[in-house]
Amino acid sequence: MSVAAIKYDSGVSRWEPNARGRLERAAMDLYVERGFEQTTVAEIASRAGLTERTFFRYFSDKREVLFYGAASLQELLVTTVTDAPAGTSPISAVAGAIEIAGALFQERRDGSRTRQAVIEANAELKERELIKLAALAAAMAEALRGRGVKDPIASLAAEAGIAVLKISFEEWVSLSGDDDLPLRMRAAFADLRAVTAG
Amino acid sequence: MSVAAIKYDSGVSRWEPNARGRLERAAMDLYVERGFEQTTVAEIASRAGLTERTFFRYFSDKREVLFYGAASLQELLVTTVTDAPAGTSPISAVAGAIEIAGALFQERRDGSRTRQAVIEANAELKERELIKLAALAAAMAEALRGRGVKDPIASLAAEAGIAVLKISFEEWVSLSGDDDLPLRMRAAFADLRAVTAG
DNA sequence: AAGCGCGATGTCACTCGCTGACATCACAGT
DNA sequence: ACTGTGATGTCAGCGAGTGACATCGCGCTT
Repeated sequence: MSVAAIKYDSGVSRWEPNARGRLERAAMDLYVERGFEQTTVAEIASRAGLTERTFFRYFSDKREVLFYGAASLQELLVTTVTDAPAGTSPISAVAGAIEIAGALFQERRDGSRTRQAVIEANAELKERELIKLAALAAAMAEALRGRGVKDPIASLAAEAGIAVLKISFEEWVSLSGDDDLPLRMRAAFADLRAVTAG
Repeated sequence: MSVAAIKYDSGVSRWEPNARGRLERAAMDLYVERGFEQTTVAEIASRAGLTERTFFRYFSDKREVLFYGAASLQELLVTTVTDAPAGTSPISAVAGAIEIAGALFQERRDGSRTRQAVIEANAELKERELIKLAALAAAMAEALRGRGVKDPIASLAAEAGIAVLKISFEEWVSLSGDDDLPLRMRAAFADLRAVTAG
């Protein structure tokens, strides 16, 4: 039971609130402090005042805790693509979505960077990140199809967008200054056009 | 000890030869028969006449057995990019490499398809595949840099190539006929040019 | 106000992937 | 014959992840 169940004389409810948030935070802290592999789920749970079993009720596995935000990002991308003005070309719709995502990352600059450092340091986490990116691409492709774009155009546009996101984000993360990510993405789309024209 | 150590009166050596190959085959068979998750490493090893411990001496994990060929594929792509005639554009060098890879898959059409069916059926395997593809992209980008191509051009060209590979391969696999994969890839590169121009 | 169902959490036992340490033993070279 | 080596086996153990069942405040019903 322990910390999470501390009861005050006043009418505090049975459990300390925000179990998921506590787990997320404990995990991030430990992953940063000692690395992903060197952290056990039991340690995370204990730091959050919960048990291992409860951790797995909130997160399907030890990696997922770092990717909890991916769902809302995907939703954002899909909505942006879907809501692009009629007549917008597939690549422009995708580019718009990707640049908005870029702005989001930029708002949480420090968070994005430490998070990325944790991921880069571990192969399992890189795998998980790649499948999340692939899911984003698939979702955007689906959104394009919803706009009447045929395959393979839809898939290609979506994958191109994700490639730009990946590459721009990597560069941006490695920079120490406060480089503008959406701008960098816009430039990358232009570069991509030039590259494919080669 | 068991099957692997059968000794014939003639001077056969201590161990049945080709342990790695036997493990690979046993694993593939079981993954196809019963699925990846439903197969334990102990079963694979036992079918190959070896022990679990030995499996892990040949393959770093249960998934890797399906991706053993990735190293030589990567080598092929890198060599092809590197050896492209001077003056070849980055995207053309990449396209050449990707189409050669496509020809390779086509040679082993049935094998490619059953293998892909196994991978598609399991999320962990998809993750592993994605990281292998990312490694291919990184290697091609590096090869381009070796030709004097600067980033982000090199990375973008490489990622574009992998996107084409992924999408074309997916379509090709889903087709029942004997569609020409390299040709489909060439078309996808053309589509990509049109898409990015949008 | 007593009773009751529910939901969040805990406890326990278990499987399986994976690893380190050490043993075995045919074969090759001396 | 002697010995070193490489491929394999044996064993013990950790940690991720899961299923089944127990606990117990809270809030609704009556």
